[in-house]
Amino acid sequence: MSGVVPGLSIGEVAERTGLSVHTLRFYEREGILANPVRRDPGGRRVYHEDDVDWLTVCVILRGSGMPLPAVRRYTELVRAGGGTEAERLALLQEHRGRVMDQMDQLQKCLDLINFKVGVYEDALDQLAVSSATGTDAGR
Amino acid sequence: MSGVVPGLSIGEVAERTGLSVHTLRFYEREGILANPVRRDPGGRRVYHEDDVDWLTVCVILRGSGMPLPAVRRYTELVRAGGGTEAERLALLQEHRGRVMDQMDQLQKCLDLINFKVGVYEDALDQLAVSSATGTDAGR
DNA sequence: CTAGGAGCTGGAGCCGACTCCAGGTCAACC
DNA sequence: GGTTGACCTGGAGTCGGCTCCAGCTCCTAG
Repeated sequence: MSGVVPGLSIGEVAERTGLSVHTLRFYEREGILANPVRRDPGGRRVYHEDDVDWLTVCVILRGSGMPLPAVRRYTELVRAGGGTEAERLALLQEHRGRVMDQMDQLQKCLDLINFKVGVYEDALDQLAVSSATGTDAGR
Repeated sequence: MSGVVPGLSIGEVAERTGLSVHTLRFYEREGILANPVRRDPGGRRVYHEDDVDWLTVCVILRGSGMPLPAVRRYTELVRAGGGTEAERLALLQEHRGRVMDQMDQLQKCLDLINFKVGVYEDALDQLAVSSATGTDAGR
């Protein structure tokens, strides 16, 4: 009594995870769901909070560039339960490496951009000044 | 006298930039070169140090997820020369936003991974300990 | 009872960014 | 002068990751 968990429609899950319904069905086909989706009597998917939680993790992993096959593999291991911790750990550590590489790359890019932004800002200031002093007045 | 700049083949440029020769030709078609590539009498591309420098910048921008059309636009502005600084600045600032968003995302992912790695390491330690004490001996 | 909206399926389509192919040219060395 | 090996071209193919389509079934509200 009162312990009846509601169950979520695909549309609600889409809204909560930020994925489209298309993508949710696609992920399901791809095996990116910790447990099989149940269906209501009409054949519609019924999701639960755990699914949303898991998908949220997947969104984060995908957002950091983990390829779908890796996400699938990780999902399989989680589904398989105990005894797979070592491989899960390895998978995550490998991805951590990729993430850190990306951060380095982004940092390098940020440095470049900041440098160039400085250059352009100076150039524009210069223009503003010279036109104000008449050095280059009216062109 | 000694000021004769050698000129680089597409293969050499590929090696220096880390791009493939395919990609170099592709980028050229896409208008991602600050100045038009010259050709030797045999019709082969002759690159110079500036080209390598520019391509290096492009590699960094692409590596941080700037879409090719944006790189092309930036290239066009550089080619057009003076008077385009404001737009170049805008382009770079927009991209800086994207880069910073990505870093946030990666950081979130890193936090998640670090948390989970911790969990799995503990789980594995636990296994090691219990098997050593015989709590779960032989399995 | 009917109109609308959300869901269902299998399969096709799309997009960005390469990547490769076939068939040919050219320069250099043996 | 023949054989490599790097280069050339236009166009086709690939890959990852969605995204959409057609044609159907439900459920609910009016």
